[in-house]
Order: sequence, then C-alpha cells, then structure tokens
Amino acid sequence: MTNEKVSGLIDRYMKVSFYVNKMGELLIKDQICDVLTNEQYYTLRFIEQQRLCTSTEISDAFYINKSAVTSNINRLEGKGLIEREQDLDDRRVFHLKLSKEGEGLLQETENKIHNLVERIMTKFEYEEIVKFLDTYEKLSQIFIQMKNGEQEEI
Amino acid sequence: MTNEKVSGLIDRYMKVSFYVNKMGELLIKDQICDVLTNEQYYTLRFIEQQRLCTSTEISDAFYINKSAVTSNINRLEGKGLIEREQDLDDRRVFHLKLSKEGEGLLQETENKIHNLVERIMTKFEYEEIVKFLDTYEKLSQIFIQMKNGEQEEI
DNA sequence: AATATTAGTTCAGTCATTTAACTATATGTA
DNA sequence: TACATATAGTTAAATGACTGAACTAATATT
Repeated sequence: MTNEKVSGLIDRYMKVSFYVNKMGELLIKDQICDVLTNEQYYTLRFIEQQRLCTSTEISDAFYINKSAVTSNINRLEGKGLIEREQDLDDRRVFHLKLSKEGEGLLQETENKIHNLVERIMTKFEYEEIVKFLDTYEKLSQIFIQMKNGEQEEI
Repeated sequence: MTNEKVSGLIDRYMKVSFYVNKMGELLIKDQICDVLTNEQYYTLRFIEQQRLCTSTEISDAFYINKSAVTSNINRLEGKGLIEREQDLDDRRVFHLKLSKEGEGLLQETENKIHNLVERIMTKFEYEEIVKFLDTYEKLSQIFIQMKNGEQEEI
C-alpha cells in the first residue's frame, strides 16, 4: 500500500473514531440522569454484570490503577449507589454490589440506552452490523495483542 | 429484532468499543513522547491541519468549552509548542500555530503513529478496512444527526 | 451613540487519573 | 512457628481535562 493511501486511511479512521466516541459519549450522557457520569455508569454496569466484584477486578478490566478505583467507588458509595462488603474468609477483600437505589438507577439507565441503541440499529441491516462488529472485534484483538507484545518486550 | 438480540449486540458493541478505545489510546500513548498527552497530540494535529486556527475552531471541532481550550493551549504554549498571534483586522482573534519545536515534535510523532497503524493494517485486507470505515462513517453520521436532532428539540 | 454579539480569559469546582508510600491481611518457606 | 513476601485496598499529592459563570475587550447592529 502506498504511503498516501495509508495516511488517508489513518486520517479517515482517526476522524471517524473521534466523532463516534465523542458523539457516543454525548448521547449516553443525555440518557443518563445527572447524578451519574458516563464513567460511573460503566462502573455500575460492570459491578452488576459480575456476580461478586472487587476493586482489583475493576482495576484489571478498566486498565486503571487500584487507587483510581478506590476514588471512583468512593464517589459511588458517597451517592449511596453501591455498598462494600468485607469478605469473611479473606478480610483484605471487599465485595462490591449495587444498593437498591443503585440497581434501580442502573435499570432505568439501561432501558434508556437500550432504546437509544435500538433507534440507531434500525438504520442498518442486521448483516451490516454483524460484519462491522466482526471487524471491530478483530481490531480489538489485534490491539490487545500488540499491547501485550509491547509489555513483553520491556 | 428481538430484545435479546438487541441486548446482545449492545453488549458486544460496548465491550469492543471500550477495548478498542482504551487500547488505541494506550498504543498512541506509547508512541508519543512523554512531554505530550494524547489530547495534546490531537490538538497539535488539528492546529497543523487548519491553515489558520483559532480557539473557537478548536472548541467547535472538539465539542469542548472555550475555557477548556484556553487552558489546553496555555499548557501547549507553556511547553513552547505553539504560538498565539493576534489578528490585525479583528483584534479579538488569536491565530494559533505550531512553533518550530512543535512542528518537529508533531512530525516525529506522526511518523511513529503512521508506522504503528501500518503494522496494524497488514493484518487486514484492504477491502475489509474500507468496508469497515464505510459503516463506521455511516455510524458517525447517524450519531451526529441524532445529537443535532436532540439539540433542536430543546 | 447605545446595545448586542463575539473571541477569548479567569476563576472555582469536579472528575478521573497517576505514582509512591502506606496498612492490614494472607501465603510461603526455612 | 516465625520471618519474608505477596496481595487487597487506601491515602495523599499532583496533573490534566473539563464545566459554568462572570468577566474584558473588540466588533457589529440598530
């Protein structure tokens, strides 16, 4: 592939991924209630999806330091959306779970997001979505491999 | 489409877009020199691509407040990477341009990113990349329309 | 000339993050 | 068993990126 061709694709990709991310974040922000930031919504979502969730799991999944997790979950706990529960067998460990209010808020938010995405999906053929996701997932795998590869070089 | 089918696609999309963004940012971070953050790199890139760039243009393009632009460009100016030049006809306006060092640093960074992306692209057929970008751009257009549509409702 | 608009800045506050140092607990080994 | 090491999580200080409101200075409008 010529250099110009590559540069062109890079420009296209960077521009489009910027807009998709930015607009995606803005659209999500419009759906979620003012007490949550997008990050906080993702965190609630993750905690709910795990059966028993710990800070370390969030740290690993989100690729952020454990100290960042502490401050994030402090904010959520401060709002009464999650609860810490000390593990009885290993007292270093705290299990995180949504409070009643947290569950209610998450469910409400999930419904709104679901509606939003459904509206978006009607604009595409099912086949096109699946093809797109296939390539997107392949890209994701390559990114992860490259990142791990780099790590090993060090 | 059934509800479960939609939910499945949402989960797939959210998971994959999270990883692609996160890993993409980390890979870029590894390429750029320590004096720049990713945001700062994007800003330099944008200023370079415009012929004459103003704070307002950055604010519009990046969908951030002008006060955010001021502090961002203050940081870049503080590092000697960009310069402000007052417009002689309209003295409210300041044109932004890269300094010599800024240009050098950007060029160096662009080369590294170019190499990185080229390595990634070899893993795909050209056709697959183009198809992917087509759908991605379509998605981007839809997001922008929805966002604008919302704005008009208010 | 008076009023409104525009470009950009300042300030106070918030969120998300990093790094380094720390506490408390658990595990492994000699 | 006791000492060393590893692990889970917290604290504290710092930075970057952002918002919103109030502001200055310059330009446009009426």
